[in-house]
Amino acid sequence: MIKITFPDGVVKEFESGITPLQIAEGISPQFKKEIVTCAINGKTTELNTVLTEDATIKFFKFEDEEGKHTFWHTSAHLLAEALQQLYPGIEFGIGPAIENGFYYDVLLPEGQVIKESDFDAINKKMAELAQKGEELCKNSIRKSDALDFFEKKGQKLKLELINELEDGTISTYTQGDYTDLCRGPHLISTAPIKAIQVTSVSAAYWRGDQNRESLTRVYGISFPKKKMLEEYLVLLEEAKKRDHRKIGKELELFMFSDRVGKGLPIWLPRGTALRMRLQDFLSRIQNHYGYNLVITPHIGSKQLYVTSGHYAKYGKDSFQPIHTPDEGEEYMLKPMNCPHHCEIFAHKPRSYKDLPVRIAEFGTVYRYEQSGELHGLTRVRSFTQDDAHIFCRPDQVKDEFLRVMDIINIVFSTFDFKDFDAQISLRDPKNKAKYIGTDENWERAENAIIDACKEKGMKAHIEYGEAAFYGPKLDFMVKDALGRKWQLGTIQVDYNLPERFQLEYVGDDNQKHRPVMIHRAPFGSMERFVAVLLEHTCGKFPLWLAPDQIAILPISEKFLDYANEVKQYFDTLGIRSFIDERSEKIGRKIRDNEIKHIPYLIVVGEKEQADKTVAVRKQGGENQGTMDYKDFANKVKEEVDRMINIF
RNA sequence: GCCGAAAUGGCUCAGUUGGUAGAGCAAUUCAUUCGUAAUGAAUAGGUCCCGGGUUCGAGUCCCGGUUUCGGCUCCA
Repeated sequence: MIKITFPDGVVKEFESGITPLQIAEGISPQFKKEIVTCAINGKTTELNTVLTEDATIKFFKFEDEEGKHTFWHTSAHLLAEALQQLYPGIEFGIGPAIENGFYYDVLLPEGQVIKESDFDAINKKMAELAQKGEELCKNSIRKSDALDFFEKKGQKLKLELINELEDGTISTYTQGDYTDLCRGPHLISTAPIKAIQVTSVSAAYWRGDQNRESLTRVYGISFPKKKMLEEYLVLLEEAKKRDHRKIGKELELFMFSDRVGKGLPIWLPRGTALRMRLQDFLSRIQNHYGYNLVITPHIGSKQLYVTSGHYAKYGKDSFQPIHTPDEGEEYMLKPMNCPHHCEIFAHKPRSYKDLPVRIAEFGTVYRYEQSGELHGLTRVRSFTQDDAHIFCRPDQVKDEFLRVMDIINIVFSTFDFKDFDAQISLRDPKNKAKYIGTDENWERAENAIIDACKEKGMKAHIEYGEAAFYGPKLDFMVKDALGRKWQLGTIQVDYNLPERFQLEYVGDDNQKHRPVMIHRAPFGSMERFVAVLLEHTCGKFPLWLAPDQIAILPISEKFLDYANEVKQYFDTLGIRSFIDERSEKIGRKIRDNEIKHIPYLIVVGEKEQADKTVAVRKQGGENQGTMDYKDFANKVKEEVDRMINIF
């Protein structure tokens, strides 16, 4: 007999040799149906694992993270099995579960491609195989046998993977006539996969390396119930409605023009108003925190970027230098503001008493992004950073860093970005040549960030190799409507640029010292921030931010004068309102797309004119009743001021 | 840059095997004195992304390019 401990602490005895599936069956047949995988002693494994010793057990349903992962991983094998039958000679790379579904990277036989029009055939084959309910059999094999087996199968990519594995840790899973190198865990059969389909196909480099084979990545999703697949597809459709590109078009916030050039956003009047309001908001905070605004040119001498090291690092992959007609001068479109700000610091002697010097700029920069990278407002070739550089003494670094974190905190909580991910981006320890600066400087900078996060109780995960080439970063990632992560806020500690620019201040010892530089941008860029904000709010802005705060709808032209009287009062208070000129027209109902994004609608008619009131309706349709228009205006003003005057 | 897909009035889209370009919404005009996403009628609006080719004839078929979309790679 063995003792099995359940998650609630209950211990039960079973015959040695029992499987988790049998244990589940004992709990209830329904439960047995719902579970997809389990963890024995904290390690996820198959439901048919034979238990011969005391252990703890935990079951997972599809709804659990572990359950989904296993379910989708097995689905990837099912996809591979289908592809193997449909495309003889196909080679397999890797096929993992991902956040939503799974994919398999494959190398198709020469001359073959998978197109969207082929999806149906693949879906059919997968459904057919799933219906058979083939069992997945695990085999632990020796490395030499594994090499032999996949060699015979002509799976060169798998051989490469096996060669990197240690003998004794290698296992394969087989269902039907498909065998895959895999660590598992898996479902014990493909039967629970009731709904499965290919969602998209793309190119992917083998092992993520641009210089290696280009594979075909086939994405798919699967569920234990057909209805769940339908619901998932509906959810995707819903998410598309929140796409910032769609909302931006509807609200006329920004546009792109092929003639102006790809990736070059053009801000329309309403979008500009929104952006200026955001800048104003941040400027207020920055003013409070002791920043000074500056403006620097959009181009800079090539020499500037040679000095900063940016030229050596990115020169070839930038917009190329601009040449003057006569003197042979070379200028570059500015890809970042830091070098300009370094020059501002350097333009006069600085005393330790002057520090920290905080230089801020809403600086527009131009970066050559690969054409396939461009994406709405989130990835563009010209964008405006809410940039600032803090030059401080080494003993001030931590404090300054914490103050920047405070600003980012204020920004994120103001816009209700709760679901963000803090990422500490450090050097790739294996490839130090990619970065400038001494080991000592890097270590100091990296420790400063890690310490600051600890102090703030900020839960951050560390990514190696994601640092900027001049220093480590703390990045704040926020998801868009489709769950794609975008970096917004960023803080970077930099000991290197001050050295390259020979920046100095005079210390209390009357000696020259090198300042430390902190780069930071709470929004990241105005473009990306607006994009993410649009997707989070669905374009329904908070009152203080809304491009138009109130729409005034006279029920007929007789009440136009009264509407104007009301609007004038709003104007004197600085409330952004407009009279919908169409509503005055007989029979015209308010149905414009733009109306739905306005926080307040007010209707004026005979009764209202007589009483000097307005009928108020809030965004979303909630009626607020009728009230004196001056009272209403003052209430709105109060609400807006409360927000704006935090600083 | 790589793989796949798409491009048709201001917007959202239809357009069957190649045979004179359509709808709804928006716009303009007229009528309707009306209460919060849809009054009625009429009018105007298109180089079917661009350039070649096949054809008696191309929105539709072929070739090249541009832009956009989904991913990959990249992201100072």
